[in-house]
Amino acid sequence: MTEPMDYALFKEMMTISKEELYLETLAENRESIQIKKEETIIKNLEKIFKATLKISNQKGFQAMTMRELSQEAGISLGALYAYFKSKDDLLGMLQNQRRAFVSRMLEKEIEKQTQPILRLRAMIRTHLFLSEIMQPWFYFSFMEAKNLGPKEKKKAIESDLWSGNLLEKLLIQGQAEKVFKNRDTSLTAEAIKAMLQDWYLKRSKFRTISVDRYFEFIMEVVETYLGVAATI
Amino acid sequence: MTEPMDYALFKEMMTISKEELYLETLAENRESIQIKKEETIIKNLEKIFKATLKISNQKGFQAMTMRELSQEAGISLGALYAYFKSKDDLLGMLQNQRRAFVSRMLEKEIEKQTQPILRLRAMIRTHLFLSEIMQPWFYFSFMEAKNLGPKEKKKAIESDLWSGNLLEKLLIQGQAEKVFKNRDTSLTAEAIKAMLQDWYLKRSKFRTISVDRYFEFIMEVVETYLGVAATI
DNA sequence: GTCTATATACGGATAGAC
DNA sequence: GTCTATCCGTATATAGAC
Repeated sequence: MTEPMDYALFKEMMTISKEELYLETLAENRESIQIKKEETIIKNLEKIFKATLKISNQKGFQAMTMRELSQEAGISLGALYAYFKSKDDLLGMLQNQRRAFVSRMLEKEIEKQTQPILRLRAMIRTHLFLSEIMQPWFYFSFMEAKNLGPKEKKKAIESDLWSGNLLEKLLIQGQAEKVFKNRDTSLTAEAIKAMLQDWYLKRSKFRTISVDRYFEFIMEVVETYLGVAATI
Repeated sequence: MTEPMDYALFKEMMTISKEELYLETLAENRESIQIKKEETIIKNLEKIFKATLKISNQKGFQAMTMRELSQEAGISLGALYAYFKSKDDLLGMLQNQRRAFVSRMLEKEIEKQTQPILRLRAMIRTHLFLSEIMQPWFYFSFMEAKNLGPKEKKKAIESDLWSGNLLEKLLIQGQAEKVFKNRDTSLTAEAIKAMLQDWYLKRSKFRTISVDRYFEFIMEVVETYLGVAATI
């Protein structure tokens, strides 16, 4: 039983870890948040982040006004500023929270496997499933990458490079062990990332396809190209 | 000699058709442009469009101020408004011009071929080469799609659907003629578009790869997946 | 045809009442 | 802890001189 994991199972696993998300954000920004009661903070931060993603994904983060955000989140303009110092600060908090969560999950899931093909599958599957659960953020993150301040932009690029290199390392490892056919690893890794990206960038186009099905499709393309016999 | 076309040749072919671009835009917007001398209009529209793409691709169209644009284009703020009625109007002119050009080129190149595999190659190659020549606009168009007004947005979606359906039709045709292996045509078309998109969205990552090489890579992935022997 | 100066509006952020 | 009212900067767009 090497691969019992489907999306339903993965999702269940994640909902448990979801609570820690806001506790971590709270701890990191405790001094800049003017509210005392932690329960209130978590409840409202969640509303604020959700509203930010909703509006920004419709019209862009820059175009979103604080007045719109206050209305959508159901918190007055003045009260919003008790949770963050500035609009850019809000962006930073959101990005830090989600990025940390994603890379932690990727690392954890890959470490469970040792064989190249299984590690590759774990990486692709985890990325895809995470992007399904957190689709609005993945979309947002891609679209707003160039609008970030210098510090945030640097972190975003590093994080992207990290996962890109990891993918390529898995391909190189597989070739070294003669499991994968010799192909340009850099281009192959980029093609995989392109297909993963497509899932969250064009979510509405995939209405009739399940994530599990899309995962199998990516693996079919990749394994055919790498000359690997299907593993299931 | 079924396929002599490489990027250098394609580029040369395009520079000829480039002049008509601005003549067409001029004709369509003649009444809203307050300048008389046509030579001046074309020269300045080109400067304005170029500057718009440059700034917008760094920080987003919304975030670009008219003052920045005037400085980058070397035209004063007041003078800019002699060429268009509003910032949104400028966006509309730019989008109409480029979109019309792209779909015309795609259609023209595909019509030259009749065999499924050659039509597929023509479509992929033309799209890729166009996105190389007009990379700033392809990037801009993708990133700003959601910021367009309702009319512009509708046109953008239609144009995207059109090329997506065309690609799928080619795949279906190839399967019907038993040239391509049976695969999910909708997902396969989407994967091809994802790889094409990656080229212009992540242009800086492909510094060391030529367009011609990337074209061969895409075809290699696609032809392997569709079970077609390489044609060259 | 192009410039500078300005009218007008709107957005981010804060003050202070409740 | 949350609200309303407001300050202040900056953006689009225009008016009118050259």
